[in-house]
Amino acid sequence: MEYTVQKLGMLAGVSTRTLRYYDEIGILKPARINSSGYRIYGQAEVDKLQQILFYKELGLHLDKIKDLVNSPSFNAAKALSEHREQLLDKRSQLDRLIANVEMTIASNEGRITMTDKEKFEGFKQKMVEDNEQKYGKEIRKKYGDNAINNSNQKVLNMTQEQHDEVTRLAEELHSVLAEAYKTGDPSSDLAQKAADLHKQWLTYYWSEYSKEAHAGLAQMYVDDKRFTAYYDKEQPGTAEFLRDAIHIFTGMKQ
Amino acid sequence: MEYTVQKLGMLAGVSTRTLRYYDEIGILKPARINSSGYRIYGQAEVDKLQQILFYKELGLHLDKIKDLVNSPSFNAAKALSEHREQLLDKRSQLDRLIANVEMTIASNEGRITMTDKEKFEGFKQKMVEDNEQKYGKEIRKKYGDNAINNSNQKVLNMTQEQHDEVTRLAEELHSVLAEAYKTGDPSSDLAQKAADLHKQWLTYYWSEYSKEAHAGLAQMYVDDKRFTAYYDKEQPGTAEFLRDAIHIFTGMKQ
DNA sequence: TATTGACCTTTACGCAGCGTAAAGGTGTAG
DNA sequence: CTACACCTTTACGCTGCGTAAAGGTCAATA
Repeated sequence: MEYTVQKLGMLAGVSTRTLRYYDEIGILKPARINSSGYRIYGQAEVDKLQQILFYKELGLHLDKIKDLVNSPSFNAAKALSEHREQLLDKRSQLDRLIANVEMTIASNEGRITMTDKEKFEGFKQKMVEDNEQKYGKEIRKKYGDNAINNSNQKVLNMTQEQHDEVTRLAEELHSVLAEAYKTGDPSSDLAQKAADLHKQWLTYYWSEYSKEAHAGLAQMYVDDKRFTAYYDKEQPGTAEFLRDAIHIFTGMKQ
Repeated sequence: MEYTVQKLGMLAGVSTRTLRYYDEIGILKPARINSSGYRIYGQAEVDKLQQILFYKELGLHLDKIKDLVNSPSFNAAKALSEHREQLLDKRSQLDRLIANVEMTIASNEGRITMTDKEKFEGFKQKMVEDNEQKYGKEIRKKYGDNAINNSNQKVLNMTQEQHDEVTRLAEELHSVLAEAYKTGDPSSDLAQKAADLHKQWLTYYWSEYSKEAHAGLAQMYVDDKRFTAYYDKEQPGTAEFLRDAIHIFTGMKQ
C-alpha cells in the first residue's frame, strides 16, 4: 500500500502541511519521490509516523522524537524518564498556579466594595502574599512538611475580619519596618518588633511555623528580585535589613 | 524615583528587551521620553509592572493582561475564573500524559530483551493500549466511575506473564478479526469471538467492565482517526466492523 | 480532446514572547 | 579626550505548524 501526503494525512489524522514539515526537518522522509515530484510513503513510513505521533502525544519535542525514531540505539528509557521528571515539575508548577489563581479569586470576591485604588493596592499586596505561598510551600517541602494544601485552605477559609486583620498586620509591619530601617540596626527593638510582626503575619498563611522556614523565607526576600523590588520600593536595602532582623529574631544565621 | 530600562529591569527582574517589547505592544508605556529618546519610568509604572508580572506568573497571556491592567473596569473575576478552568483542564491533560509515560517506561523495562523489531511492534501496540487507557478513562468518567487510577496501577503492576498474555490476546484478536472481516457479517460466530477476545483483552486494563463502556470504546474506534488508522491498516473498514460486532456482542446500539 | 476539479508542488509570511546581534547615539568618569 | 557603559531602533531566530499564493498533475467527464 502506497500513500500520497493527503492519503497518509487522512490515515493518521494529521495535516499535509505537517507531513511536509516532517519531511523538511528530516523526521519523516517519504519512501520515494515519483516522476512528478509527489511524496510517496510506504508501510514503513506509516509505522514510523505512528511512533512519532505517539511520542508527540507524550509531549516530547520533535528533535527528541527525531533522535528516538531515527536511531533505535538511542536510549529511549532515559529520554522517557527525563521527560517524566519534566512533566512532574510542570504539574507541581501548575498546582501552584491553580492555588494562586484560586486565592486571587477568593480575595477579590471577599473585597467587592473596594475602590479601584484599593483594588490595585490589594493586587500588589496579594502578589507578595502569593509569593509567600509559593515559596513558603517550597520551604516546607525542603523541610519535609507535606501538609501542602493546608495553607491554601487556610487562606481560602479566611473570614473577612481575618483578612482585614492580616491586611492591618501587613501595614503595621510596613511602617514599623520603615522606622526600624532608619536605625540601621537589625537587632534594635524596632527591627525585632518588625520581625515579630512578620511572624504573626506569616502564621496567617502557614499551618505550622518554624524558625528554619521563617529564616529561609527571609533569605528569599533578598534572593528573589520580585520580593526585593517590593520591599525595597521606598528604601533600597529594606529586604536585606528585614532578612537580618529575622535571622536575629529566629536565631538562625543559616 | 525614576528609572531607565535597565534600572527598572534590574528592579523587577526582567530584561530590557522585555520592557521594550511591553512598550511596543502597549502593555507598559514609559511615563515619558527624555530629550535623548530614553524611556523614563516612574513609580506608577513600577506598580503596573508588578501587576503585569503577577498575572504573568498566573500564566495569563499578554493580551489578556493588557485588558486587565489597562481597563480597571474589565471583569477581572471572570477572566480569572475562566483561566482557572483552563488550568484545571491542562492539569488533567498532564495527568494523563504522565500516566502514559509511566506506562511506557514500565513496559520497556519489562521487555529489555526485545529485539529492535519487537520493540517497535511493542510501541505500536502500546499506542493503542495507551489510547485505550486515555479514552477508557474518559468513558468511565462519563459513566460516573471515579476509580480513575486503578487501571494505570493495574498496568504498572502487570507481571511479565500477564504482559505476555495480553500481547497474545491482542494477536489472537488481530487474526480472528481479520478472518471475521472476510465474512462481512458482524453477527457471525467469528466476529462475536473477536468481540469476546476484545473484552478479555480490555479487562486487563479496566478495573471494572461494563457493556456501556465497551460499546462506547468501540464507537471511539470509528470516531478517532488514530484508532481507525491502527485497525484499518490492513483492511479498511475493520474498525467499523469491530464496532458493529461489539455493539451486537454487548447488546448496545447506543 | 478539452476542460474541470481535486490533487500535488515550492515559497513564504504569521503566531508569542522575547533572545540576540548589529549599527549607532549619549552620558560620565578618568 | 577617550573609554566605556549605557541608551536607541531595526531585524532575524526560535517551535510547529496554519494559511495563502502561484503553479504543475491526474482522473473523470462533456
